[in-house]
Amino acid sequence: MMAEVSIKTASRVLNNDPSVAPATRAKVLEAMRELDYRPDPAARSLRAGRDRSVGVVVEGIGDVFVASLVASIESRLSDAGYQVLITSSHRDVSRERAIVQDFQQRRCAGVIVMPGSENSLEGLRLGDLPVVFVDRVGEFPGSQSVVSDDFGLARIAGQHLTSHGHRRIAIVSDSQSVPTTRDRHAGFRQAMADGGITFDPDLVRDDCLDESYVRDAIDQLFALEHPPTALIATNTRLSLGVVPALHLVGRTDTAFLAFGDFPMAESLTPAITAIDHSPHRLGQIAAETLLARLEPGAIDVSTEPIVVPAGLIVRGSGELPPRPTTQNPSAAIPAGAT
Amino acid sequence: MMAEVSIKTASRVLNNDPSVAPATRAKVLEAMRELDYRPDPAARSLRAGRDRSVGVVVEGIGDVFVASLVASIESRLSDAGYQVLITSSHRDVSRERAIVQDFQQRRCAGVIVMPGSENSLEGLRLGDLPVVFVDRVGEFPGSQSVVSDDFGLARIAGQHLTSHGHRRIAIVSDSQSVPTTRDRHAGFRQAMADGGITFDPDLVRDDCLDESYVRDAIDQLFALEHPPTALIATNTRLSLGVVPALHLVGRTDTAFLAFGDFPMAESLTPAITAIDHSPHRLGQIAAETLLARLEPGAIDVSTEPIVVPAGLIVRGSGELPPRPTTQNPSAAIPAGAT
DNA sequence: TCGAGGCATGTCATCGTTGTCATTGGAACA
DNA sequence: TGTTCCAATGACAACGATGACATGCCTCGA
Repeated sequence: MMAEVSIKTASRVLNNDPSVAPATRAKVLEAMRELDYRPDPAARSLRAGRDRSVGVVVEGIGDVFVASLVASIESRLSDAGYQVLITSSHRDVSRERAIVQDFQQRRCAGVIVMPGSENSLEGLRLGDLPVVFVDRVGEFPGSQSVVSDDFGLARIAGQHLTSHGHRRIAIVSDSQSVPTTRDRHAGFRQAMADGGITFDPDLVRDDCLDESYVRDAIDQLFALEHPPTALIATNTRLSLGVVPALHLVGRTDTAFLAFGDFPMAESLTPAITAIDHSPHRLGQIAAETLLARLEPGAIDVSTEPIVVPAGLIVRGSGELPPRPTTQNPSAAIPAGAT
Repeated sequence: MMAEVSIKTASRVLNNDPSVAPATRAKVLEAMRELDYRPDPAARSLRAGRDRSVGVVVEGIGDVFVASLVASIESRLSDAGYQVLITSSHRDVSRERAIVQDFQQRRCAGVIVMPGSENSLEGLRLGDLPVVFVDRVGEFPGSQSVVSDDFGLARIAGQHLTSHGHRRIAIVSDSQSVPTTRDRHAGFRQAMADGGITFDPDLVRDDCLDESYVRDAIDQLFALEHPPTALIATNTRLSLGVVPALHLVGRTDTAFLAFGDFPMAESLTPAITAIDHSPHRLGQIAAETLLARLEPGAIDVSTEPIVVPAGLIVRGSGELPPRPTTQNPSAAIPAGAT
């Protein structure tokens, strides 16, 4: 660096300091190009106390919903010149806290968190680290959440099924300790109330931590004296378990509505009706929201949750009529099929 | 830090320096616990010249195959105490090079790359940065690749179809500039040769950069004078395009074999026969391979590609017989369906 | 012509950690 | 008891960048 022209005025050039003569700046830039010089992020981070990186904490990137969420976050932030650090919490709240703390330690400019529970970061001392929660409402001083209208969408989902004549509707979900899940249950209950349907706890399965639990839940639901004629799954991962389970037990005549669209949904028989709370949009808006907070002048940022619109994609499975009351299992096979 | 007991002997404790008295070590550890002290990664990285982080470069994390590959890499490395930096190249080789260079700049302990082409890193000066290529063979001095037996698996796939009587088999793929794709083409051609089938360039579509190109390719294939009776897609993403396309044009009577398994494959009608080159396993082994190279004593590491075993999952679509020769498009609808 | 003022640039210290070398104190040996 | 030696610890510089401050020079006005 010293070879070409000036000494550590180079720093000023890098930081766009206006007090550098245009000629000098040009010379320095030329020299940097020639030497293929790149500033050292570690040194910069150490001295300046900030780093052009953003930490992202999610449950697990393997999940299709999460993958697409993360993809859009990464794409946006990386275009903005940030290095993206992604770590999975594997649904362990203490791990989630530790990861966020580590991100702060690493001087991340900000973090985007898909929280395991509202108060997962409670009591953490993060200084003025900008925090944006995504897909699930989180609580943290000064933070902002980017979510879907879980209550409203679940209510619409429930109403969609009741409007097709269903009165025994089961809901398959993970634990209600997850805020999003709780809201979806609430919306579902509201829809049932709207339709004058009595709440039946037998039809509520909030014990499906992942798709591997779904098979048993489905079996048990159909073993009930009055089995459901319709099902709702509260997240994409569980839908990916429900569909094969219905096929396996030959009960694809059951109406099914998926929370979260997924690949192949339209090619299945029946094609799957889904609430599309676009992970792509969610991620994009979360990234934008964080970027806005990283702007130098960002002071009066809102902390109100941002609700990203979503819609119902009608494809068939959600519009199946209630199966005629019968105890004959052969009715599971649609008439006309060979 | 100075408050409790000793001064910067703490560094020795952190680095497990044997020349620290057990009693002192205990006191320091206690003090660190009490003060919730955590070493600063930036300072450490700056001074020590290495960082407990690993860079991962993939095409795009949104892809289901990639997501699951990355998930297992992340899981393994993060358990080993490494911070994982994930960046997508979006299939841009120059971007890929820049990302890897940036990783080196950041003093990553090593990188895992899903290369856009064999020689994508050619000429890059990375010092002794350990490089592991995954899913695709890459070339770089001292690197190692963790891949599937693309040639062999594609050959098996082709033979599977010919053994069911097909002689007009189309292959749908992305560009053959991707090494993996090229190998799969080669295996496919070999299978055709094995079966004494003349190569027909009309049946080779290597212009499907992503699923959005598939629809047109399928249309054109079926518009041929002698349309194919069977199809192979060379990657998961394209399969996700082929299946809906076949449903759309009502040609699900076409035999189909997917390279790469995917969710819902078994619930489709027909269920999809697939080569399962487990991304989970691939990722895990790539991570292990890199970790082995990060061991202090790792000198004589092999640079031979590691081939991860995979298998054919028979589900139905790949075993459909050739459609009887007819020009009547209504034959596309299986007899007996309404 | 001289001084004030501002622009352009340089000097120095510093971020938190670790490598190198110096220092201390006590045990072991002659 | 004196000397040697080693184990345990401390002092100091340095990694590469930047913030605070100092300096030099040129312009402009009196």
